[in-house]
Amino acid sequence: MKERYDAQAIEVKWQKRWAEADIFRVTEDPEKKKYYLLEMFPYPSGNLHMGHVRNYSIGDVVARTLKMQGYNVLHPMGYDSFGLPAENAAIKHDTHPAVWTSSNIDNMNMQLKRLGFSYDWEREVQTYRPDYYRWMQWLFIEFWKRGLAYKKENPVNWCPSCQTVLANEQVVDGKCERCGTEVTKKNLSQWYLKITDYADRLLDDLDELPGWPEKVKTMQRNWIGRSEGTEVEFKIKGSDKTVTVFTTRADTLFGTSFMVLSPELPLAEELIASGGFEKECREYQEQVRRMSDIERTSLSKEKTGQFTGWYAVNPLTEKEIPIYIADYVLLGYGTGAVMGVPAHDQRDFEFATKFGLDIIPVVDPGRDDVDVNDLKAAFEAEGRMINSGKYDGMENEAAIAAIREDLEKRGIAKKTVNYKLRDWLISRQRYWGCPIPMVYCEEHGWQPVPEDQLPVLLPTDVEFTGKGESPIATSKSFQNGVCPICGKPAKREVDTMDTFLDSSWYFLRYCDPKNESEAFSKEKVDYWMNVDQYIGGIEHAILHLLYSRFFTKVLYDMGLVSCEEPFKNLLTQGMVLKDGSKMSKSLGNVVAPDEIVEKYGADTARLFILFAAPPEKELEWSDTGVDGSFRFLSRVYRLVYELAPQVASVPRTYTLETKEDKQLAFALNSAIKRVSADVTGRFNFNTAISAVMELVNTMYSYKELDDINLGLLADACDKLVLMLCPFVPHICEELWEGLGREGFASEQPWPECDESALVKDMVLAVVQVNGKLRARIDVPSGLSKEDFEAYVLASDEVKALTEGKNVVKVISVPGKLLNIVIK
RNA sequence: GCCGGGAUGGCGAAAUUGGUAGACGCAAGGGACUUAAAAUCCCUCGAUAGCGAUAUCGUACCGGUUCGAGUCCGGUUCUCGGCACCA
Repeated sequence: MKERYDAQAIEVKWQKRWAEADIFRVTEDPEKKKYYLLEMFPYPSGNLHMGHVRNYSIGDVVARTLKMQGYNVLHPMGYDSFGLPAENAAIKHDTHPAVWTSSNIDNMNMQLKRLGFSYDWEREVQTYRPDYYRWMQWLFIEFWKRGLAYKKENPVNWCPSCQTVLANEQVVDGKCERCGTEVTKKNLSQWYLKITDYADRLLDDLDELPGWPEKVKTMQRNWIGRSEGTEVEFKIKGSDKTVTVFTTRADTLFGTSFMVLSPELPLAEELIASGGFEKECREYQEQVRRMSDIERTSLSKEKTGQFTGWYAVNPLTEKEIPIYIADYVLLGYGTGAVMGVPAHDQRDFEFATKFGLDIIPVVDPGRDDVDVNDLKAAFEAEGRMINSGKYDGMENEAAIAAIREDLEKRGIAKKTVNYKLRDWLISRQRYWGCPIPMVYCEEHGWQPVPEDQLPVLLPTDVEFTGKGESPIATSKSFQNGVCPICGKPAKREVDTMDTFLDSSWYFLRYCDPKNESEAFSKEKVDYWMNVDQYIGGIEHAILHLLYSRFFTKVLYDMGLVSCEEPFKNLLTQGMVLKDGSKMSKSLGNVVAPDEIVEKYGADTARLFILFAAPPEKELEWSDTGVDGSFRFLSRVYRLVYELAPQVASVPRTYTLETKEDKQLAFALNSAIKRVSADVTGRFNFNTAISAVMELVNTMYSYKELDDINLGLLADACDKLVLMLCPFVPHICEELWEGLGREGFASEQPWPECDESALVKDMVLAVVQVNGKLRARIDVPSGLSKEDFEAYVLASDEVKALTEGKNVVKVISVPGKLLNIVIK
């Protein structure tokens, strides 16, 4: 052991020894309790950033602690390595995406190893490798066989900058999630996965996830957007056609004074052509088409619309109501047609006000502050029915069912459920992704590539223009496929899959990463799944986490896995900030992990990041805070360095003699207790570390005493090192060796708390008068309530407080507190 | 607008079940050691008054429950995040 704490030398030394001894390798072991700890795998951008370091440091502490506690811990790492940046880099540097990706992975692997994370590297998964995407393609075909994958022409989100389509989830505020360019619409034939079939289960099973943050569950609920309502069929006057609307407020049917269709609705086309307002309607449609989604959905925009010339008939009142087209009705939701009830829907109110349509109140608020006959805005809350024939006087909520049932009897209504969730568009017009393993035969339509011909490899003879169609289309041979049914030439799909598919099942491949005959063995997956703890950024709250849940449910239905939910517990870590904002190149406030490792060592970087804030919160990077963490580690190093020669060969048996002995034993065991609870229970690493800091402070004072108990001190040193090992493993290995102990600290059993050392002879109790702190006195521990009160009240200090006063009441918590109520 | 978090010293934060508010650390100030500096060690560190023991106030704001509230309840303000013309 050197005198000075040389982090770099120590870290390189122990990383080498861990690798040589291969101590983080795991296999299925039915004898041991398993624990699957997963951190979100990174995109191989080339360099780790502090967010990664935080994510993986949190995971590593938990993984290492549980390993020491005897769990069989699966703690894997890999790379989500398909995606656009590789393709852009390929265009820019005139290289192949695989070359760029592979060298980035090499570099990041080095960085991860340099940080000392306890991964089983034998299980590394890289999604761009054929041995992975082969099974991605196999899974896609399984989805297709079950009718969960289909190709359809639709207006889709198109990013003009990335030159590809985007899933709804990838459009944020009308802009491309990746590059921020405003998204436009394009009519394209694309592949979809039928996630909407799983909407109910994805929603309902959120209740089975108590270990997920409420925030994430709420976001998913909102995204799925389930709403129950009624579909009602309206006759069109002078036509044999009908319009069906969707409403959650069937109770307001009597108040319907107009109807609105989405301008893109096919039925609207037919009506426009023969309604006598064709010119006006065409102009309006054109006006709407020119608007971007952002403009169109802006709430501040005044309502617009155009009368079609047709009238619908209200099935309850037989009243004729005008039919409009207006852009506030969306094509993709419900039936694309809405009944206008201005009195009880704000949007309809605005529309009716603009076009001078009737506002008929049908729900009476029963409140003085709302005059239903002179509404300033729609009244959307509950009340009693009025102006509604035989339903008058009913609670409006009861009227919803009553009206629906009556209309059902007439065969013109039914109960329905609508979702905001849309099917998942997975085609991407890009090269660097998993090829969609389908061929198109003129006679047999879309057919999957036979299983024995998988993987469909990415062609290498392509041009990266970054424009328009998938670069794969430039390959001379790729498109030449064969129909598996008739054997005639068939055209191969040139689009690739959204990379979110790759990451929707990687956690299953980790369980069996080298399997060449299946995507994963059920036996192995059943042993490890589900993931006991998943850790990653909140930015994946919807996309990745929803898709992975969907995949797991489909695989469950296929009988490939036994769990319906992939991630039992979820921890979403906060961002790493510098000077109050997210680290970014444009702001110039990036702190590179490499620099910190070089200057202070990996242990300091890990310690600081875990100590500075609880994991869910944002973490403000502080250079002086990093100094402080380094200082603490130096202090620990010095403590053990100084004590090692004295304690190395001392037996770890002792009895507690002096008051100081007891204090040290108390500090030691309470630290063990707190660290154990904070690390694997609450995930509050900051308080765990502060508990260890207190222990170190106590040990420093103790060692200066004249009369020290070497056995106790030796034991404290051992346990201090073991407790700290999951946080800062390198320095702890060095200290463990310095203390003359055998084996790796990382492989020792977790220290256990000796509860008897936590029992004190005397404890400090506080005395309050009318709730205000007045005195602190030492009392023997373990007194009964009566004895405690008697002891405290008999003390001189307390007597002085009550002297000449009228004591009304005494409340006590034995050993802790006594409150005297005085009048 | 709807939903979900937050608000505690100069700063990051503790307070786990309603029971000593500010643990632990950073910064700052003072001191020891040193020719000097670094490193290290010791002390002070919410506000006000006081030499001091101590007293009063203090967890965004107003009110309530309670012997006792940072914690529970009602209301308000500010703030962060998500969703949003979804009928």
